[in-house]
Amino acid sequence: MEKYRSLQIKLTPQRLAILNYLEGNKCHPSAEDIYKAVTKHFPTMSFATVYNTLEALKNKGNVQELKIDPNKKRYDPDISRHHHLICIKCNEIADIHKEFKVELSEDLTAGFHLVGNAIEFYGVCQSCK
Amino acid sequence: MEKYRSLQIKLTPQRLAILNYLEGNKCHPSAEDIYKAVTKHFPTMSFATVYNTLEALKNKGNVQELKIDPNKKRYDPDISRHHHLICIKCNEIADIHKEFKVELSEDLTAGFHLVGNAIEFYGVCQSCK
DNA sequence: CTATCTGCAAACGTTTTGCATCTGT
DNA sequence: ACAGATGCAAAACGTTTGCAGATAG
Repeated sequence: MEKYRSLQIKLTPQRLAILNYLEGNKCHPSAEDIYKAVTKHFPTMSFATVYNTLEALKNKGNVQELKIDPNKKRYDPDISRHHHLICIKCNEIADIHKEFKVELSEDLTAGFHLVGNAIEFYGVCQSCK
Repeated sequence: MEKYRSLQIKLTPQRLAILNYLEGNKCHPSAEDIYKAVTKHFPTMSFATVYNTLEALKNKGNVQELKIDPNKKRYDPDISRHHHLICIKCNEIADIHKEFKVELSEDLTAGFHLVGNAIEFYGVCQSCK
């Protein structure tokens, strides 16, 4: 409770349950994963609340929305800089905590103002091979 | 016509129209973009055919499905190795034809069998700044 | 007290599917 | 001839929205 004060969002019991589920979570859960997990201990939870909370956390920079799963958005509570490795069969996602030099010279940016980058590695996970 | 023989898929007029639209296309169109463009000259085109054709081309390795647009799948007929730069405001996509060294040591792959990687650069495009 | 959140259900946009008919090879 | 494609409409899926009632601060 105390530790979430800095988020400056209303801390409802539903939100605390979601925050609790996300804390230290390395599974890159989808909205449904979160919904299912939190519903167990909080039967009245609705999808609207899950998405609403994720939106608030995104805006506060506390959760990152991943676009690497073709079927649904996935969410990552680890906001430290890192990359991802995704299984091309089951879409399991693993973290890659390593820094790479991937700089673009001015002439390659097509007039864009660059703000960041992300590297996705593709592979077949242990249980899919 | 001749040049598509090697695809070894049935070349219907609808498919030729789609192939024609995709040829050399640098816009990374969505299924709807393709549908709209091809419908102009081919009024009976259906979405099922667009998706069916894209699926066939994907399987033949002739088109790449991009997952970088959060709202919809985008398709890239350029199958040469390259990366992408995406506008965080309007989702416009530009190609980055440059090679980067992004190798992973065995101990970072979490047991995955690596098969590839892709780098996404984020920025604000010229018309959005 | 009141700005904001919740929960429900309905709406939305994209993609997939079932199926009867048609067509490229 | 026939495997496989088309076109339509309906369904499926993840996500968003509207709104009445509830609640954190």
